Amino acid sequence: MAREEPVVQRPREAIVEAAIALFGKRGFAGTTMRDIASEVGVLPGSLYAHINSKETLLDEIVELGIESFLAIEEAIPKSAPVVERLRAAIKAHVAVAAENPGRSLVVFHQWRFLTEPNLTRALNKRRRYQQIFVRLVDEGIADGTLARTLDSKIAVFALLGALNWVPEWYSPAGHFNPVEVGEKLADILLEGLLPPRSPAGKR
Amino acid sequence: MAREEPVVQRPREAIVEAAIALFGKRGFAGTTMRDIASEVGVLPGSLYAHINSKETLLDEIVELGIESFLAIEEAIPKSAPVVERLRAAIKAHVAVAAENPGRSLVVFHQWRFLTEPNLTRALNKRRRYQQIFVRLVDEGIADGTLARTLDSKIAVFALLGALNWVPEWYSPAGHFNPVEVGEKLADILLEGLLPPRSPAGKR
DNA sequence: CCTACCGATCGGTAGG
DNA sequence: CCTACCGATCGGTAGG
Repeated sequence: MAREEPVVQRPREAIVEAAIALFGKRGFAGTTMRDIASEVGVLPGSLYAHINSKETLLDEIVELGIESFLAIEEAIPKSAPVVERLRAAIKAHVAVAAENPGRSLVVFHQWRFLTEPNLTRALNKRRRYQQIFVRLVDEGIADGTLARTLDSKIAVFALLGALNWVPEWYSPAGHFNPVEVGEKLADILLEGLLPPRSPAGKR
Repeated sequence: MAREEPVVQRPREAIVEAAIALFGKRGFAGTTMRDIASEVGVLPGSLYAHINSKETLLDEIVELGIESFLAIEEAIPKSAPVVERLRAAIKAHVAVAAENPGRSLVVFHQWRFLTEPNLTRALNKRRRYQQIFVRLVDEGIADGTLARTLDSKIAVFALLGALNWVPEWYSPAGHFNPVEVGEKLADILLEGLLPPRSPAGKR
């Protein structure tokens, strides 16, 4: 009985959600605290009862956002073949990106507006994330389950480029759900656009 | 004798070059006219002797930038097989993106800050550009030279994602020149990361 | 969470 | 291209 009615959203969450959407659409520098306030439905000064500054708001979004991508490691089966692990990583990445396209756009592009020491911290997490894919590709090249002719850096850039583009076009209202998109992207990246070259091979 | 000494750069060009670099690095909203002026070495008000407004500056950069991508059509051999045309398109795109990474970043991300009617005009050109790739992929699926199982929209998004990511990482000081990067990306996108599956096939 | 406000900075201009 | 400036808007704060 002492419990309150459950509110739809706590004010701080509403601010963060509005900031994610606006930073994603208009960028950090293109969004004003007044934009955020009017989206939330309060006056600009009132925001500062819940947050410290515009940049700490960005930092929180970017940092937690990258961490939600780093969490894909848990979706990678530990002792499966490289190709299977890579496929799982791609699908998990697409799931995160498609589940929250706005936040992903902020993670991929707005980190530039962080200042030190937040910038370095974010860049380090970003590097750790890339390393997940670099290690997988290197391992696959070494054991022959990926093409020997690959340059692993360029391969990872191609891979992450295709994956990081997802929030620019994915719509939950579209033909495919995130799982289907992940599978199709994994197929394209692993097998390429060309048809199967194996003689009468099943696929 | 009436000819002037050739100046290093005409003032308007210097302004546009500075704007490209700054819009690319810090975004349109994150760049001030004062930033551009100090990069060029004049006082802020002096810029307006050469340009009309911040937005017309952006519009010129975006519009001419997209047109330099549309010009890749001339690099596509008219009656070659689809796969060969697609490979030529990829290589030409990478050449444009790597030759001018700053401008490409503006083209890919800063068009959002255009207002009407510039925005619609830019979006139309962008759509025309995507259509080049959509038509190639559709044709390849239809004639069986690309995988029958492809969804052409997702395939093009994957393709353009990998290509549009190039200006984020390409450095002229790196291991590869633009031509090599184009070839490697074309290989990865067409043939995938997996090794060739044809039995003892030459490659 | 609002009222009322601050100093700094913004894009842009008039006149030379 | 500079001097000198404008009104608007910015992120943020004091005090309630």
